[in-house]
Amino acid sequence: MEISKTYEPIEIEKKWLNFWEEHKLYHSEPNNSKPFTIVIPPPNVTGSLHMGHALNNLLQDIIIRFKRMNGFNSCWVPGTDHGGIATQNVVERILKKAGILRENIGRDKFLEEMWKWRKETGDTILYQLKKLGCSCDWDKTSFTMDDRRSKSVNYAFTKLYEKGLIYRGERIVDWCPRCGTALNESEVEQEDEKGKLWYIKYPIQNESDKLIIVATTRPETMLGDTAVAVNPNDERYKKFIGKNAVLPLVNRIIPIISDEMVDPKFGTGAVKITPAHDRNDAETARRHNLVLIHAIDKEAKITSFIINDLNGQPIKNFEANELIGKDRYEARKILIEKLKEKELLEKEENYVLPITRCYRCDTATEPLISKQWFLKMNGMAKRAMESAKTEETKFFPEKWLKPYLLWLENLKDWCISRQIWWGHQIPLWYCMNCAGEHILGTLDDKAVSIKWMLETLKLTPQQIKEKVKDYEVGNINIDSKGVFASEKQPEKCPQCGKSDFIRDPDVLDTWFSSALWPMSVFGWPEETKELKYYYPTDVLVTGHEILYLWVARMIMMGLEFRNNVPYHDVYIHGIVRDSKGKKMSKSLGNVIDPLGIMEKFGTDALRFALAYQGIPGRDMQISDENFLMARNFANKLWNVSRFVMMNLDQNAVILPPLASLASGGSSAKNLDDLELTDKWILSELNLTIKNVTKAIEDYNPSEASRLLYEFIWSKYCDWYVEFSKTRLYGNDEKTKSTTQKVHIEIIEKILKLLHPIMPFITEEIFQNLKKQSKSIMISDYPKYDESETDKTADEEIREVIEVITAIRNIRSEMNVKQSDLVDIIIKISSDESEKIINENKQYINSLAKVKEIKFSKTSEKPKLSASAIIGNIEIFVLLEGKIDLEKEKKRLESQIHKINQEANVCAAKISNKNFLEKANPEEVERVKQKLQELYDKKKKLEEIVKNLDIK
RNA sequence: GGGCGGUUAGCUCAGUUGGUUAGAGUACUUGCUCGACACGCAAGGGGUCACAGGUUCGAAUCCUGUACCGCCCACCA
Repeated sequence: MEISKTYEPIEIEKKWLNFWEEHKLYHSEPNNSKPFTIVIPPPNVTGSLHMGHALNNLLQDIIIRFKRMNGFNSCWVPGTDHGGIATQNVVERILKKAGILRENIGRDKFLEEMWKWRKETGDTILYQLKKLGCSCDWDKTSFTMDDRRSKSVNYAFTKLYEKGLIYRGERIVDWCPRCGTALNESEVEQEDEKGKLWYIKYPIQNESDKLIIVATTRPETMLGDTAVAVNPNDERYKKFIGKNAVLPLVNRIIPIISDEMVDPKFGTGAVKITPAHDRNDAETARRHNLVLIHAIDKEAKITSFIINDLNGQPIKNFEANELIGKDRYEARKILIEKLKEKELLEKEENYVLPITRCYRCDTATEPLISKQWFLKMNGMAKRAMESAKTEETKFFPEKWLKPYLLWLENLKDWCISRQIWWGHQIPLWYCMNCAGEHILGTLDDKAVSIKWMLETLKLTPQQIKEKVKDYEVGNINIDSKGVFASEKQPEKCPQCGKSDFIRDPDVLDTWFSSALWPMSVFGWPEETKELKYYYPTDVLVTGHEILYLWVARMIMMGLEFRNNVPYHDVYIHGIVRDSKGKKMSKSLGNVIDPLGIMEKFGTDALRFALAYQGIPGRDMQISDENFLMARNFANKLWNVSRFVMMNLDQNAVILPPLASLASGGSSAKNLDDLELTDKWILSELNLTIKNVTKAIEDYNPSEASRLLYEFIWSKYCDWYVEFSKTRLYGNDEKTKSTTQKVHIEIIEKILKLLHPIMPFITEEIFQNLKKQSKSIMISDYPKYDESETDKTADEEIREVIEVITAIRNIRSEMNVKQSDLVDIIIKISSDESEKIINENKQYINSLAKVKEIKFSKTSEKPKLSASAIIGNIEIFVLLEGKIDLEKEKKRLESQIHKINQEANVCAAKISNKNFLEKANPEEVERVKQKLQELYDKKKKLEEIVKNLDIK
């Protein structure tokens, strides 16, 4: 045999990757069999695959391969996601290093760069998925921004717009000053940080001796204050309600109002109200019809708007001039100094406050009022909740249902517009004629409209389009007049018939297209045959971090557009963490690169390690130890199959049994000369089939992996293979042939069971064994057969194994050389046991290095021997000249000690009246029997020890 | 502030409806190159199952509380 002693994965993986692809074994077409469909959570084209992706895709591949082998028309649709802000940031950063700024090259040029990037990284990611062994149908590869998917997006947007579900609103949004865009609540991260609470004195108008003190964590926002609020029941401040305060440094006159929202116990019980920069304050302002003043702009700098009073008129005694144009934090410092100078700062305290940061660039966000497009969520959320409650969608593990429902219940309208360039540009058009009067935004600090640009600036419609597109003109601020959604570039304005349009420059939230993904990959909204056949899909496999961002929205869109959920099962797995429990991230520098692992340990080892750690409902920590264990396991499998192949007579034995086994049915069980070890291992295999199948169906890859590891290593390799050697190396051709057949059956079924988890090594061994071109990938998964379970064999083999282990133990304890054979005498009180031991003598001889076994009926104890007791079997290992009697005595006494401890526990139970009365009878019987056994064993051991003393 | 999860051998983790002596890998000790495998074989040592109560004949497992760790959600300035 020229097969290497260790498994060398690299070449083998390459070979089968090509083979599978050449034969299009991944490909699926609608046909008459039952489909099983998974749509990939498309990885962002931000970079290369990380361990989280590896896990996510591995789990999908396990299911897909498993189902394929179980006769389903398995289809796994791959693809990538454009990734919105995340991807744009990456490219911006790279361009910046080359000295290129997005603003300078303009939208079109920048997008060209983006597409170049996406081509490269998209290809890399797909290549990496292939390397991982993912059996996706690559012919169906999609991208969220390709033509087909863009059509779906435009269609969906237009339909939702026409239904009146999309509206433009003015809301406080978290604005990232670095990325220059609004962020969704799910795109920000909150963290508690050490800060300060400043107590600032606001003088009361016309009562210069009186003050109202407010506490704030963000003093710079006071520049935009338009009120001070107190609780209506707060006795301290009742006298001030209705009066005015003078905003320090700005000298704006602002009203003192009362509102239930104010907590009298916090701070001073008086709150400054900054409606343009705080969610709460915006609400309060709405209730009290307060004016809002922008104090901070989109770059987080202090604006000039603060010079206006509540009526929009310039303030006369304005003292804060130098703050205008300063960064928010710098302004804060100056402000505090100035307040100190004027003795308007009462005090400052240390305080821990929540800071909201952009999840991509980590910049502290600025709450800003801005115009955004929103999708109404109320109705859609209700339907999604219904579908979850009626189990149209089931969550695995179930614990995710509750948070999911809770999230839907509190769902606010979805802000779907983003002020970036990379994404689906919103398919809304503004007629330059009809919408001409409306304010488009600001240009050089002036409010501008289309009409103004046409007439005053004398710009051409084309120039205006460019200015809007590149965001030279700020937020579009048009109301419904002259606005319409259209899937394609409109030809004529339905209102005036003219054909000069500006397209809304915003793009859609990246999750908008993701939400349509399970439908769009099959060509929706067209009723394609794929859509009819594969949709709804079967299961969505994803990490819990995007349960809300993505899963919930897909379900809502599915219900909205097709009246059904896009999948019936949602399988939520854990997040991969490093060995310290931290989430892997590039910035922390704790990422383990799956490609590196694949090279070092092999792809199958990576897969097995991840599957092994993939415990439902838990995040997982992963380290080199896991990969090492998996690599060793792969090697074990490799070698045991080498062993089997080395022991086959190539032409005589291998082909006939394999031909019959190929159908998937068992033939070994029908052989007429099966003996105990065969029956036992076949029964164990059968049980493993049952449990592994159940584990995979229950989305428990960890359980499946553990079961296979245990069976293959601890049962098959450690015991059956060793048992079988005496027969394979013997001269009896019949028994030899039987053993070979059993081995072939076991190994073939092991390979199939393991294939979904370890596709490469199993294919390699399978093909070596079979020498046929048919792939294991499309072979039949082993089926559990109840008739093959053999409990008797299991009990009987245990006796043999225990005897062997006991003798080995004695040999080891007594330092008997490996090469020395020993004689043993066995005393058995039961004929049945004697028969079993007698029939399996050869195994005891070979595995425990025994020269001769004698059976004895006398009560006499052989001198100079070490002993062990297994149930009703007494074993005496004859060790003349090798035994240390003192040591033997100690060994036996420590055994007696252990038995005593255990017996005490049992005896206590038996003497407990309550136990006898209340425990179930089977348990009582078990304990009684157990106690009897312990006493018997103890008695025998004590006798032996006594004999030792006599010597 | 609310919700969820975790705490089991030195380390990383399993442990199904409460019921054998709480398991595995790794690390450790000892002995093995004997015809699959030293990425191996054999034998061993190692745990008050975070803590405190409770339910029960019986608790790692169920309940309550506490501590620490982690995650998610929330408008307390």
